[in-house]
Amino acid sequence: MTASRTARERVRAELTREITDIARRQLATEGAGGLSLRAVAREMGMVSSAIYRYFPSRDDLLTTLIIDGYNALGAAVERAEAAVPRDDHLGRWLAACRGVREWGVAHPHEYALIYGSPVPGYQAPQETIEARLRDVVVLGRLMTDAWQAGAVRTPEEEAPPQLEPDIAGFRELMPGVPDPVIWRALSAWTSLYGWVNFEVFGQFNNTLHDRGGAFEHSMRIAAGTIGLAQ
Amino acid sequence: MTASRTARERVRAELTREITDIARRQLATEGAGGLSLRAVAREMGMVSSAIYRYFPSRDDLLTTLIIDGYNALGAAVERAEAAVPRDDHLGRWLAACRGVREWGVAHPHEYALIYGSPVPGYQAPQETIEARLRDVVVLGRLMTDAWQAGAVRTPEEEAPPQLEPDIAGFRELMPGVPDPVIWRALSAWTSLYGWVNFEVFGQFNNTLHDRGGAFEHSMRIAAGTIGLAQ
DNA sequence: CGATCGTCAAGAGCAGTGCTCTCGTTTCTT
DNA sequence: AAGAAACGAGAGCACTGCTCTTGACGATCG
Repeated sequence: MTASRTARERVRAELTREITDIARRQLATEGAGGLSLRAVAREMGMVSSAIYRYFPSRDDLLTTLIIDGYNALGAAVERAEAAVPRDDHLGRWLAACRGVREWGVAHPHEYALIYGSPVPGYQAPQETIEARLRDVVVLGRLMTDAWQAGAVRTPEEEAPPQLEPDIAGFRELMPGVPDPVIWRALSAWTSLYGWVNFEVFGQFNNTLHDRGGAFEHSMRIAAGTIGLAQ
Repeated sequence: MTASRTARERVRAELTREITDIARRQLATEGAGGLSLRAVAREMGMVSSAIYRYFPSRDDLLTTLIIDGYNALGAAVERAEAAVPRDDHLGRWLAACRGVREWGVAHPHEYALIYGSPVPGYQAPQETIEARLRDVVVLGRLMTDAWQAGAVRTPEEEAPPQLEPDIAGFRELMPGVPDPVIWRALSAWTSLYGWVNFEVFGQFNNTLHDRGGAFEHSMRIAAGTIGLAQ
């Protein structure tokens, strides 16, 4: 049940991979709306109905691309953050931010697919949750390290008590970090993705020019909001 | 050239308005991808080709909806912020934020149209720039007032000098406000829209529950980042 | 008042889409 | 070797945006 079966399954895996590769290329050039199963089939020299042997629907193919996108972004953030010395917490934060931004501007359509408006009737969430957490896991580890090292200023305000159960998920990602700090990290997080959304989706066109520099400064401000000592 | 001509032009304006109304309703239920000229025509009892007498293309109809969306959001923000006493600068900031969020969650598809991923090959920017500034104009006035009233703490860091020409557009919106403060306002701005993007696009599903409360707290943190005295 | 000219709705049609079904063929399993 | 499962090809359905032509209505000018 191994060699012979894998003979067929190997070509199946090969073709599946080829489909997703072509689809990703189409996505990168045309955008999500321009992704066409027939065009993919045409480029493969297949007939359109044959694609359905590998993906039951167009949305299913899109879901695969979404998961791939989350993983690619997560990997980029992990790689960027890992290149900084562990005790340079501000540097780790800035590197992670840069990782998000640079991946986003390099792959705008894929970024739009995962952080933009949900394209159809939004589908298949369950399989994506694991992949989608990779970037925020990086933030959690970084915050945990910084807090344990005493490198985080405790904010003046208190966490609203009625919101205590709401951030349980985030608390697991940063064990030991007090709630007010978690809230500030979350706020900085939205600032990061708000910026990248603005830039990738073209809201900064004809406005900001040195976007890399402006982003850097903005993320330093966000680090200050978190209370990260420089 | 007045009465008789307007007789025809009146029914034309009437039909144009009816088309956009139906299109907006379809947009609200189906999303941008599900907006179909043929469906609009069907609902009006017209034949599909007749629509093209009023809108030269589907993208053109979408552009109209985008401009309407910017204006609706801008009006909502203006209304929310205007209801707060002029000298309560923190309250004005929070009200403006609430205006953005509440309009976004109430009209998710329209919000996605204007702040989400650009749907086709992004089109017609020039006519939208005026309408799209209405919300940020509110922020600018609020910041100007707060600064003149001495209600803004001057940040410790300096503005990066090489970015000085980059925020010229924002400087016009807040005359007299020093650059470091402008940068912090911009950072809070991205935090606001980052949050609303996350919420409207479903990134907070199964995570945050009391989103209104969490949003409020996050925007208070953002106000602290700006340096708005409470 | 009557001719004219622009505006309009309707219809047919083109090229493209996602998706389904059927029909032989190939490949693997037993 | 026989049966079962997987596969590619093709035709076809319902839908889309968009174009072109045709005929009718209504406003304008001689």
